[in-house]
This record gives sequence, C-alpha cells and structure tokens, in this order.
Amino acid sequence: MSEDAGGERARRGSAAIEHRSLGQRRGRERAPSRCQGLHTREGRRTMALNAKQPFTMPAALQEPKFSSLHASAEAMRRVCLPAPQLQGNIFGSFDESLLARAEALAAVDIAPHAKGLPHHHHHPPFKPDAAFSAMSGVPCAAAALPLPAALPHPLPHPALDGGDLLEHLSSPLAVGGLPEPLPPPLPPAAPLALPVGAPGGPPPPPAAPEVGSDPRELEAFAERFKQRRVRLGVTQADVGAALAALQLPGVGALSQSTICRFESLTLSHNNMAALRPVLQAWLDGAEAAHRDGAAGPDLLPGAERKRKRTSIAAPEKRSLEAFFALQPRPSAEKIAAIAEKLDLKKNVVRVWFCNQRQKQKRMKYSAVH
DNA sequence: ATGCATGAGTC
DNA sequence: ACTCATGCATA
Repeated sequence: MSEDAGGERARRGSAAIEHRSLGQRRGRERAPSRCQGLHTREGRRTMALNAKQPFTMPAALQEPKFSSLHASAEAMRRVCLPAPQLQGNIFGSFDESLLARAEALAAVDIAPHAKGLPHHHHHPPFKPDAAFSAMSGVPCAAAALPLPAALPHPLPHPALDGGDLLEHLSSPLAVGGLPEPLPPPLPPAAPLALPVGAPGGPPPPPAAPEVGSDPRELEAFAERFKQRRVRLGVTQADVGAALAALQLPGVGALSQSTICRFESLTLSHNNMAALRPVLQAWLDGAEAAHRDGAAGPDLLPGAERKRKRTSIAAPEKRSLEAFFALQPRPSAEKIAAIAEKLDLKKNVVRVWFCNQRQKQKRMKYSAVH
C-alpha cells in the first residue's frame, strides 16, 4: 500500500460515472424505505460484468462458468442455510439475551490492538471457501463445492466463548507463491490507450474455464499483474479508466478501488475470475503499446466532491462485531434492536451486516489446497 | 487500502 | 430484504 497510494489519489474525479447502460433496468425499484438521510447520487453505470448479462461478451470472455458457478454457489447456500439459527433457540425468544450477550462480549473486548497501525482489524480466521459452511453452523457437507474446499473447523462456536471470540487472529498468510522477483527498471512512460486491435497477436484465449477460476492461479495472476502495472508506471486508477478504451462488450471503466481489490485479492472468487481476462487484455495491450513507444497519458483532473461517509465509532463497531459473531444474519427486528441499542440508524446497521458478510466471502489467502 | 453505500437482480 | 459487483470518500 505504498508504491502508488500517494501519487495516485486525487488525480481524476470522473471516469466511469454515467453509463446507465443497455436496458438493464428493471421496474423493480424497491421502495426506498423512507430515505433515512441517505446520500444520493446521480447517475451511475451499473453493469456488472459478472453473469446474467443479456448482451454478449467476447467468446474468449464469455464463460458460462461464471453464471453457473455463481448460480451453484448461491443454490448451495440456500440449500445449506434453511436451518433456523441454533442460538436463537438457545437463548429463547429474548432478543434481550442475545443483545446483552453480545454487548457483554463487546465490553470485555479490551481492545488490545495496536491503534497506531494503519492496519487494524482482526478478521476471524475465515477460510474463504469455508465461509459457506461456517455461517450455517451446520456445515452442509462440502460435497458439492465447486472448489477443492473441504476445510477444517469452520469457526469456534460463537456464543459459548466470549473471551477469545473476537480475539484470536491466527493469520496463516499463505505465502505459497514465489513469483518473479520484482524487475528493477522502471520506464516512466505510461501507455494507457491501447489500440483496439492489439498488434502482435496477444490474444491469449483463456479457453479453459478451470484455469481462470483456480484460486491459486488467480492469486498468481494478481501479483504478476500488479508488478507489471507498476513497472509500466501506471496507477490503479489509470488502469481502471483505461479499461473503457478496451471497448470490450459489457466492460466499462472501473474504479481505483476495484483494481486495488483485485490486486489484493479482496474480491469474491467469482469477481476475481471475471475480471482476470479483462485485466489480462489490458495488460497485454499496455505492454505492447509500451514496446512500440506510446505517448503519455493525459488525464484530466477536476471534479466535485460530495457524499459524506458515515463512520461507526470503535465501541459501536466492537459491539457490532460481537453481534455478528453470534448472529451473522440478524432478522430485521434484531437489526432494529441493535440499531437502537447502539444509537445507529437501522439502515446503517443493516448495511454493516451485509458488508460484513460480503467480507467473509472474499478471497484473501485462498491458498486452500 | 478500506469503510460505508448504491443498485440490479433474486428469492 | 438479500447477494454481488462496484464505487465514493477517507484514513
């Protein structure tokens, strides 16, 4: 988080907004439940290049794999989770108990973490692929997992052990890969706009679906990608913006955030797999252009800032984490109760839980082999 | 690099 | 109301 973090920020402010693309809209606008002071935005491009896209992707990129993989994962989850929460029964119907319990846990959490470090956070040692079973409490036999995933202990049983519940942080960082040592030279030029018809025939048909979705492979690619990007002297934001120039069907620009997450493997497995071919394509083009001596980029700065970000204070956050350990998927009622207890908007709490769940499904350390 | 958020697509 | 892919704002 250093090499480009600094210089990269504050460059462009307009890249991908406004794209409202191709008849994707549905008449489904859910009632915005009394907009509770939610920040609004104007237009957005909202087209996931993931699955379920009516329009087509280039043959090379179009892999039913995504949609089906996605689908099966979802299906699995549904099949595996119907079991009602165990704890819920244990503690009876008293939300009070649950809340009190979690609060107690949160209170006991004497924050022994080094606050000074930019890296806070203690993630429960969730194995990415174990998330599914871990969440149900009743693991549904890893039988059908699309990935080689039979993982051991999902998670210490939540409710019964407040002490270390939030504490343990065994970080078995899988360092498996030993990618090429970082190349020393670093030419300044930054070729961004690649010719649509990339010369030199670098169209590597990622034909084999398995290849693209192998966690190990993705991890290696992400690392390689980053190194080569840096080598080209291109920032994450630049890459995201340049993606639009590729003009791949269904692929517009991406944000610095997404590129960053790709490189750090903090995206879902599906997302990683879907993005890989795209970034591969950009890389190929960029390097080719670089060889041919390309012109510098011309990014136009300027943009207006707006939306304010609500931030949840540490104590509240600790409580939320405790609640989450007890119940990753609280009912609306519980969410409301929690929100009231912590004096947060219900929606904020709801979103927090959603994001938390999403976090668990991320790839990080996917050297599960 | 990440936290909180939006929106489409689903269930 | 949830999941997923994404992004703005910010530490």
